[in-house]
Amino acid sequence: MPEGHTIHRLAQDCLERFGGRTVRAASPQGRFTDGAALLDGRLMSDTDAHGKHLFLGFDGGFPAHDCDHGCGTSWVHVHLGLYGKFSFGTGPAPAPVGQVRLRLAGPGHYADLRGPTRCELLSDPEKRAVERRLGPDPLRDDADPARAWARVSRSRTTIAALLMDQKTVAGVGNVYRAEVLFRHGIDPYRPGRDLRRSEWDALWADLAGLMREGVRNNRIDTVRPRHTPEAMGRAPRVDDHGGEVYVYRRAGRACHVCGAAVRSAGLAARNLFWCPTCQAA
DNA sequence: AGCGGATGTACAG
DNA sequence: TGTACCTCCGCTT
Repeated sequence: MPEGHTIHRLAQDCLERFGGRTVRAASPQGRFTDGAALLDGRLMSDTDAHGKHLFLGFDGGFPAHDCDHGCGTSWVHVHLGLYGKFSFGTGPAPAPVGQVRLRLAGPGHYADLRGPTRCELLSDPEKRAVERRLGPDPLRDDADPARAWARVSRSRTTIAALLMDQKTVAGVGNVYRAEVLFRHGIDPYRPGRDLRRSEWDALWADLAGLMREGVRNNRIDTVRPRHTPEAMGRAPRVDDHGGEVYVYRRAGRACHVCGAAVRSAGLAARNLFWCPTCQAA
């Protein structure tokens, strides 16, 4: 499930459960044993999310690191990748099931992290270095969409590829990309520099709204009332990923708006979905 | 039971 | 551009 909305939701969920509390940490799987040992028994002071990167902050630095203060905050940097997952439980933590990279346990709650592409300990400056490599995140209040526009408007790369490029926009994944381009009737193959400023501003604003709703609901829904399947006289449909969408993973089926067959094609090692009529070149 | 694909990234060549 | 990573789940047998 991990696009940016999932990560921001996890930052909230972890802070609610563990923030301001002393936390036990372990790596039952054994692949984060050293990191977990350094965190074990420390206070979770803060959490942060930037694009698809999750940061869990613990009071105090850690030894043998190039943090010049020797104090401050230690961050667990988590990237879920394609199939990483957090699961939460209440009460005392039961024996771990399967491959648990990191287990956190506080009073009343525990969390298990499985299958992340990254789980590592970072100092404060190292965290900032990760964030510096990311473009603006529509879910962050400090995001500057003009920074993204500066890249988009200069690029011959397709808008579909640019939306997935985390240096350009942070947090957008394959579902939001397909859906937001559909909602704005934009041909995914248009080069970034062919977009008008007004089109970019509308895309950004829409992404921010959709992704905030995604954080609230913990799933991606993009179908708006004006275009609901109900309004089209069809049965409402929840897609396999758990949300209601127009085109994502609907190749060959009828577009909810015009009825044309939704198309799909590979683009930058991912499957792109779009309606050839609603998003004509 | 086994296969293949998935909301992602990084590295090799 | 391809492939590895590494976990789960739905689909096929």
